[in-house]
Formats: sequence, C-alpha cells, structure tokens
Amino acid sequence: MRIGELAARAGTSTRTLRYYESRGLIGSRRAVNGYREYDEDDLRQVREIRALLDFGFGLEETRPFVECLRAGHDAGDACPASLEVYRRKLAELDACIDRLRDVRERLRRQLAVADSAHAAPEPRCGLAPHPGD
Amino acid sequence: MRIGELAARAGTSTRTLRYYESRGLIGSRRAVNGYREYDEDDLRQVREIRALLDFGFGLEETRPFVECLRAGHDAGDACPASLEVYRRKLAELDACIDRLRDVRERLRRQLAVADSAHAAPEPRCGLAPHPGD
DNA sequence: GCTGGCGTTGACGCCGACGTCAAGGTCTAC
DNA sequence: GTAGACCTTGACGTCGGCGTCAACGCCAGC
Repeated sequence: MRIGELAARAGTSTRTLRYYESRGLIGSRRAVNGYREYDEDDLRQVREIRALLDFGFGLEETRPFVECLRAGHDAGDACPASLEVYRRKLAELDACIDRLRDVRERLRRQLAVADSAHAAPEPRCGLAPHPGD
Repeated sequence: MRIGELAARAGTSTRTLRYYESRGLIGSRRAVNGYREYDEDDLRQVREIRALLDFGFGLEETRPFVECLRAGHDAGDACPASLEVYRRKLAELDACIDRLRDVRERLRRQLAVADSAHAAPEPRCGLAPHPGD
C-alpha cells in the first residue's frame, strides 16, 4: 500500500508518517516511481507507535517497541528494552500522579479558604442572613 | 527597586519579568533614565504568578489573581474571577489525574503480561528452573 | 576617561509532534 | 490531453515560557 492508505488505516496523516521516517522509526521501500510502499508489518509498527504516544510516551521511547516488532516478535513489548521503558514510564507516571495529587490538595485547600473568606468577608453586624441571599 | 533586584527577590529572571510585562500582566513605572521601577506590590504580584505557574497554571490564567492584587486585595484569590479559575483548574486536574491513573493501570497490566510472557516464552521442556536463574 | 555592571529594545532559538503551504512529478479516468 | 487525486521534497508555522545573544545606553568608582 502507499502512504495515504497507510495513514488512513493507522488513523494518522501522511505528514506524520514521513516524520516518523525522518526520525528513523519506520523504513520504506520505494516503488519505481519513487512512491513509498508499505505492508501490513509497517501498519502494525505505526499502530504500536500511535498506541504508545496515546499513553504519553515520547516518540523516541517507542523506538524499542518498533525495533522489537521489526525483529520479528509478535508484540512490541516482547523485548527486554521495551520492558525497561515500560518500567521507566510507570515510575514517571507514578511521580507525575503524586505531584498532581499534591497540587490538587493544595488547590482544594486554597479554594476552601478563599471561598469561606469570600462568603464571610467580615462579621454580618447583627443582621441575620437572608435565606435566599 | 529595579528589574534585577525584583528578579532576584522573586526567584526568576529579568527576561521573565519583561515577558510578563509584554503580556500585560505586570506594569512598570519608568525612572528618568528609562529604567523600570518596581515596588513591594509588584514583587507580590510576581510571586503570585510564580506560585500559580508552579501549580501548573498557564500564564493567562494567573491574570485574574494579579488583577485582584492590583485592585487592592490582600490575596490574589480574594476575587470571584480567581475562584472561578481555581474551580476550573481543579476540574482539569481531576480529569488529568483520572486519565493518568487509567493509563497507569493499562501500563501496569501490559507490563505484567509482557513480563510473564518473557519469563516463560515457552514450556521449559522438562528441565527444572535453576533457583538463581 | 575608562572599566564594569547595571539597564534598554529587538530578534532569533528551543522543545515535540506534527500542520500547512509551495512547487512540482505521477498516474488514472474520461 | 486534461482534470484531479495521488505522490515527492523542502521549508516555515504552531504553542508556551522563556533563554540567549546583539548592540547599544547609563552610571558609579577608580
């Protein structure tokens, strides 16, 4: 298949595929007219890349997975190098989540304090608050 | 004080302060020689911006807080507009955390599956596994 | 008056994963 | 033969929050 079909079947753009090739992630045979030619294996490699990017991987981090597929394995994560990346990303993810939860808690407290301060900027001076106020 | 001192006291750079000014976030009086002049209020505004950026706010999202300070309030989050941003960011944060936890779980499962497949790619063919293998 | 440390504006660089446009070649269908 | 749908390479644009450099002005101390 040619690049347009590959892009469509992988749910991405031709520009993206050429970009991956420029990074050395995927290869390409050329037809006599210079057009890039791809097969089903290429499709699987691109889908692997896309799935990992969706997981928040950087493009470089998908490289071991792609190479693992090219080496003939039926899964990109069948190789030690891929597992190493898995573990690294998992640790990063944990750290990121912890950080965000910390921020969320601080934010929540800020909001609570600011909210209450805004609800009662100063004592109400003896007037009972109106029910619908 | 001049821009160098403000930068040092706010823990940032002069370039950053000029950038904030170019975005209209902070103002500046000028001395007769054209130098920017700042006071303690400016310092507090810059510190407010920095604190919010550390929380993952975008620069634009700090604007209500800065304006709140400039309006004379003693806290950047004393105004309704700031609280609105708080709430929005809190919701974004929740969504982001949920998303990351989902990814983490998927990743964890992938790792578990791939790990076990790697540990036992095929039956051991009758040889008992070595204890330290 | 000269050095050095401050300040000024303006402009380009960076990162990552592409989008978008330009100017052309190729192939198919009519 | 020509329209138009595909392909090619190359290059610039995007987003945010600045870093970094250039080329210059101002001011204090020696």
